[in-house]
Amino acid sequence: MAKVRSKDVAERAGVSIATVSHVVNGTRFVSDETRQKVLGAIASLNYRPNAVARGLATNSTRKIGLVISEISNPFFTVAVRGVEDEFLRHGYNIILCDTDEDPERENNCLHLLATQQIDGLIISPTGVRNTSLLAMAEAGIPIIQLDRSSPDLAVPLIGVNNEEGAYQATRYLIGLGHQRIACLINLDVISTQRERLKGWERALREANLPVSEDFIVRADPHFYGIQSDTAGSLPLVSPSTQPQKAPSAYELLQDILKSPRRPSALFVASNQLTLGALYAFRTCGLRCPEDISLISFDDHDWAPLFSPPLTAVCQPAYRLGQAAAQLLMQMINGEAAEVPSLMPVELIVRASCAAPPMDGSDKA
Amino acid sequence: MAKVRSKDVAERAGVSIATVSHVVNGTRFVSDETRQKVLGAIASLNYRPNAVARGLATNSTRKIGLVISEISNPFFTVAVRGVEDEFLRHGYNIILCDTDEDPERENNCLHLLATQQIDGLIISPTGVRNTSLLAMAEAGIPIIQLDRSSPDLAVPLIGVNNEEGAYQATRYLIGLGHQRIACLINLDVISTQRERLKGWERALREANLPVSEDFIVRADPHFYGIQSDTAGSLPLVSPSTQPQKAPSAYELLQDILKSPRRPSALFVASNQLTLGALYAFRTCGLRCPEDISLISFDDHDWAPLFSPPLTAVCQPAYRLGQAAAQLLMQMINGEAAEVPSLMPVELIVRASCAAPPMDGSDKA
DNA sequence: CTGTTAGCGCTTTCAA
DNA sequence: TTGAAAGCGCTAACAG
Repeated sequence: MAKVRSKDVAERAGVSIATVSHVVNGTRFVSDETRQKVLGAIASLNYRPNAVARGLATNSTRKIGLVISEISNPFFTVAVRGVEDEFLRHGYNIILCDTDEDPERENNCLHLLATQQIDGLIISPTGVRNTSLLAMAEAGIPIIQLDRSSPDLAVPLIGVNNEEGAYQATRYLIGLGHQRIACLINLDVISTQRERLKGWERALREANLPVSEDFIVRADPHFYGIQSDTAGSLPLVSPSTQPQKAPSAYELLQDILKSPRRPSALFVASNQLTLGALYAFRTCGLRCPEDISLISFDDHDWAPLFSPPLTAVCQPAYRLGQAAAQLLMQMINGEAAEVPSLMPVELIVRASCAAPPMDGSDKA
Repeated sequence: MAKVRSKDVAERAGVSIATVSHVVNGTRFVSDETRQKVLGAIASLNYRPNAVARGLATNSTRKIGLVISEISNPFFTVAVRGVEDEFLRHGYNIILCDTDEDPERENNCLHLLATQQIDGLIISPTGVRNTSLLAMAEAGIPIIQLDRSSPDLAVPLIGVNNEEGAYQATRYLIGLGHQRIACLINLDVISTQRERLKGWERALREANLPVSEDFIVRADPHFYGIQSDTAGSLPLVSPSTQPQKAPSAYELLQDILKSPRRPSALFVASNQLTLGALYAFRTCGLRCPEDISLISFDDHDWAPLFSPPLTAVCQPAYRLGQAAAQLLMQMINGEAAEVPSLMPVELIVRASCAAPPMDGSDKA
């Protein structure tokens, strides 16, 4: 870089560097005449202020950290856009980090970010108590939790009412006549997964249906379990180097779907598990929705065109990201901000749910 | 932040700040005794070096810019992970920017990044000549082009052989007996789109099939055109505020698909257009592959489970991101690096292509 | 209305 | 084996 400093601009314009700084930032009155000279010098030298130096001087970097679990999760993918679009308007940059649901990796990212003097942080925490995170909050860095919450972290959360969404989904299934409804979730440390499980339970209890551990399937969020027949294609398992912690949804569903007392409906509590479930249906020879109904939390862009079109509980992912960004911006600016309440979800009925099969297999 | 500076550590340990700096960075010999004192002070004060100050002093921020077109494009989503995983290992942070294929937005991002003193840049340029970008290259900032190239920008490109991939896809269709093969592409400024178009043309010419402008459909990359019947669901159109530039693939395909001399096969040159094409098939009452075959460039994770499972040309997206990161890292470190050649693509045959219908509509 | 100057927290010669 | 001190480029009192 042919480094051009404010000093160079000052010399060229025949003014002091203070004046240069002030016209760049509009931070005090400068006569029109000198302003023009400075502007001219800036243009002819192609001067770009050094944000690092500015950051040192002002203790504000105009950068925020955005820590999510996995960018290839379509929910986060669009939430990230909500955050980014909002901050771009304010001239902020975002530093992106994926945790892969790995507390250690989360910690690495947070360490790096702590060092980088970010002005604020938006995080979808892994759910494992994190002292770096707590320390940052303690240190007064503005932080927002997006989608889910971290233990002991007393900062605003932008998310939806997961318990209610899961409850509605399960109610819908019950209304269709289902009595054997399984729940497919991923990691228990994730607050949204626990909440969705609760909603499922509440609906079952309310309908006097048994809540059996056998119908709760806990799968690894990273793996669809579809790799074998698609070798060479886009990674259908996570490309990360992270070791698999639990069996995939596909593997776990084999047993339960082949059992004579199999569920007549499946509530999928995480969008990362939907493909695995669908694949398991296929290999077990189950037609959806004739043999088994499926409803999932979170939508996919291909869901309306799938066979069958998938019924789902949808979250306003873009608006969540946007809201998180707006709230963080207010906190950074020291403005009083009221923490918004949880956003509503919406049940989108398509065609993956039907009445249970009438072969008697649905007797509870 | 209860700011702890190296000065504080120095005082606590009874050494100079120079020594603190050297034990933190391992940049000159320090006796074991003093090192222990310093390390102890660091731990007890919970000292974190200020990366901004370090950046000012060393003129290296350990941050790189990653400018892509759209994070919700699954190709970029996994390429980004490749870049990120690689840089995380080296303690680098990445600043993410989406251009939305909008040259103006691209320019904004680049301006911001130029200011941020990034150590390097990985970019999937919009394809419109960009003077900020050229200036950065001129200034000696290490830059890699990912996936596609920008006019006049003489920096390494990490990507695949698009012309060849498109050629193979079209050959495959021709081998099946198709003679009326349409090509669906998006923006012409995108180098990969032009290359894929060329590959399609080459295959047709080689088979002595006519290359007609009528069979080239140019659609807007942002819009699937499926919004109407999925109101309230996940955004099936881009959530961005960017105005639509061209009609969606869905809209444009209506005419051509309803024509009596409609194509018997469609080569989709961009993954963002696949859903729109599929939707158009449905509303036009065309079965795939019985009435019309479809092959797309880039795979989707749901493609193997779709009805029909989608045949596609696959790119090693993760490895592309990783390779770009590795090459950039070498450039940053001033190591001699040979620019790798284009990576190969792979044709994954599933079930969305078949022989053309025998009703005579395929006579060229 | 504008200039001087003392930092911001760190790295890095140079000297000891 | 370690310290002193001069910057890195910018902002923001303070002074005029």
